[in-house]
Amino acid sequence: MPHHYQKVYQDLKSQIQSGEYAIGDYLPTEKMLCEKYSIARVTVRQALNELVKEQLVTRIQGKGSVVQPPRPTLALLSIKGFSEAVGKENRKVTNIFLKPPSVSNFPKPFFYPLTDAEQTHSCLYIERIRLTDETPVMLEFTYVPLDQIQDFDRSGLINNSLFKTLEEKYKIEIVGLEQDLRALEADEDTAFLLKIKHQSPVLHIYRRYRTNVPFLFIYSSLFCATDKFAIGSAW
Amino acid sequence: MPHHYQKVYQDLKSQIQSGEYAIGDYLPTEKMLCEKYSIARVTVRQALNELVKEQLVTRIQGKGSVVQPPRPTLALLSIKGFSEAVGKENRKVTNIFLKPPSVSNFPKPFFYPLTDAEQTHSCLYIERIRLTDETPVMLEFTYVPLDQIQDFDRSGLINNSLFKTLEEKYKIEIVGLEQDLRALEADEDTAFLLKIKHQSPVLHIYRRYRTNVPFLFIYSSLFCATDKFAIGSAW
DNA sequence: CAGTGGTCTAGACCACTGG
DNA sequence: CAGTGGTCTAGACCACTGG
Repeated sequence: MPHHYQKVYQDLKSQIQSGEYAIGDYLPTEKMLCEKYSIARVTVRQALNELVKEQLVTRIQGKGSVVQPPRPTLALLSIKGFSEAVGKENRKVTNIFLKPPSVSNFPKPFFYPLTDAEQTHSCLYIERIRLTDETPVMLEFTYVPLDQIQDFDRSGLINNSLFKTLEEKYKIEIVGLEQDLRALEADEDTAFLLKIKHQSPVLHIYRRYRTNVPFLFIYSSLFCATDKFAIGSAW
Repeated sequence: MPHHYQKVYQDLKSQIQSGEYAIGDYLPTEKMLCEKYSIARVTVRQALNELVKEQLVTRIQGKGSVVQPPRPTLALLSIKGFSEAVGKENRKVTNIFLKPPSVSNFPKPFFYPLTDAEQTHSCLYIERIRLTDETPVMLEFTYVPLDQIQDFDRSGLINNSLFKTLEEKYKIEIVGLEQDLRALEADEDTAFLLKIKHQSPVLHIYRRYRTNVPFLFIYSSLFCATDKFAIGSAW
């Protein structure tokens, strides 16, 4: 913890998360924090602004810094039983790869417009089924452009998670998402893999994830059986 | 423009947006900006940090401040023709109210768990159809709890937009979203209103919007005909 | 009115990047 | 090495909230 503002930030954050300051409570004033830590006010403000950025705290001029109710963690895809609706835990999900991740070119035409760099380089292609309680709920086709990622190690995904692998090995994080949604009748292959009736409704999603690397996007096409579970997303 | 940092922020922002500084360009150094505006470095940094917060700029220690590629504007619901995929303009949408907005109680059971305050107070209820090019694409049922909103003026929504009305009249802004998605077969009423075949697939979405007011949520239930258009969302 | 956070000054030392 | 942004000090005046 090399910096003063980080110390103040961490202290306040853990006090909030432990409930020492409850939702709606006022944090100590800037002046009190200056005195407690023997630091300048600018430094205290730097710590408080971090908390504001994380939406843990709102500052009100003339009054003080108020602890905010927690915002839901970012969930891009969660699987919920109908009775759970929201707020409850999501279901555990198992992944089955239909075939090992492979390196190929982007198919043409592709469902999102691609940059020249993406088109002329290869991509990592992943086909998998996600199951919950042994019920298949999602068929997922994912494309990771390799023009900006050197030496992608196909040998394994950490925890079977592409996003965790990208984060830990390459420091690539998801920072945003565009998606296009529609309801379709399941074709024969999809119905077979998802173990639902031919022509029953399936949720289809095209996704383009933005990352912290400029111009690096990750693309997915998803087919979801929503007869037993709903698909959740949040930000 | 009362504050120095706002002046610097606005100047840089418009220079970026006009293309004076292109993506990947370096902005003037903090020192240069201090001299140009005759202000302290802390003030220049405040301006630059605003740009970082908006993801227009990334700062690199030892190098400078780099202009970032624009991120897509937040779109909670957009309607896209299939050929457009993404990146193109969204379709113009018309609203038709099935009946005038009314004040009532929340139905029981409700599709999200409600707080006591919400349950014991009334809510504004809105039923509308959204059309694009005279084709109905979405049936929307929206519930706005009134326990924290005083004197809601039912007389009219600004531009027919609930969100714009909340923002301009009550300074309530949407800051987040949870949603649950599924594909269903259209029942008779829904099929009739959306002008689609009975039992054809429809996209159904439950939504809970978070606002900048703690514990004030806005709820929607949406039925979307996705045979001609896809439903987009982004953050 | 006293107390709060918001803006600002004019410096300082440091860590990092590139030549 | 000179130049960059990151952290920090010890003040100042201001706008806003509530009693």
